[in-house]
Amino acid sequence: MKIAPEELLRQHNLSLTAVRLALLEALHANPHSDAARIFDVVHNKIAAASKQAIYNNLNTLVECGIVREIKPKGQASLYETRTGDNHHHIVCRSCAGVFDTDCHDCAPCLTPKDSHGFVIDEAEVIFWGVCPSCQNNHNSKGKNNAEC
Amino acid sequence: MKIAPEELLRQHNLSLTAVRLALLEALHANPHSDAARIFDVVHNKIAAASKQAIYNNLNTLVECGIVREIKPKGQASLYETRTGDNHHHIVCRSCAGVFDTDCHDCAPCLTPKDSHGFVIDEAEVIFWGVCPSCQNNHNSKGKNNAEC
DNA sequence: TTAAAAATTTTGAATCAATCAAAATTATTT
DNA sequence: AAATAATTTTGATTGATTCAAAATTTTTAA
Repeated sequence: MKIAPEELLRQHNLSLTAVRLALLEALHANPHSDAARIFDVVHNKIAAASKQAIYNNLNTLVECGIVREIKPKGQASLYETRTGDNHHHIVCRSCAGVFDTDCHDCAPCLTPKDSHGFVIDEAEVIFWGVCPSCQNNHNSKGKNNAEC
Repeated sequence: MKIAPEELLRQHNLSLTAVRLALLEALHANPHSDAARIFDVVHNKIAAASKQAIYNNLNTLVECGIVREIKPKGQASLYETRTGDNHHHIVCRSCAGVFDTDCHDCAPCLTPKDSHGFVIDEAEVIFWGVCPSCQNNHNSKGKNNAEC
């Protein structure tokens, strides 16, 4: 987020409310958080803050493009303030940790083999794998292969 | 799905139950369905079928790799029987329709700019855009730009 | 500066998607 | 055919999210 949150909100004709500003600050400090985590952080700062306001604001801010939503399998929706650069994500299959990785190109950075007549505007990429921490845990504890 | 469902289940040491077979058939006929839709189709065939069994089976079949789960934003989890070929998806921002598109390569077909020490095994790609139907609807009804 | 209007928050309820767990039933193995 | 294991059914519950009315806050206009 390169400009002040207040200015960003003004540019989108959104009121500068305490909850909204606290949410943006919380999300800037804790990227890839879900609504419950954001609520916890905001609630520590504003005791009267409600979960409903968090959901309302997340929906509004995503709609405006101020906040980005991602939805990895196995997790609730996650949010981040890093927007506009078409970056991608890496998610650990073991600990569910989420990390950013820059994109090579502008959106859409890829084209489908068959676009089915779609006008494509974005290629959302999630890389799945195992993070260094979980690789170390896995090796030191021996393999726990799920039989299937 | 190139081999018979019965054989596939046997290969994975799974019982051949009526609900399970009906689910696979329903999903083969209706790819990219959510659990509710799958339940509707199965329920038409087996009146006593329960939603719990649908969820249990989906979880089991996804874990075995017989069924694939995708989770586009704004929708519940969707499922499909087309597995093992690392294909990608195109989702319409307007009608939420989901379509397959072949992958250029084997998994992982892409590499992140910075892998953060991860061992990457898959690049999940969702192309977002507007489908031909919704493009036509949009144009004939005039633009409804959301101010934001 | 004050009042009005609009936006947002709070509050409590509800819905949706999915899970939990015990009992019953079905499929497989012996 | 009986025993065992897997699965389904049933009803309850949880987590994630939405709904809606009333209250409060922010912005705008006078």
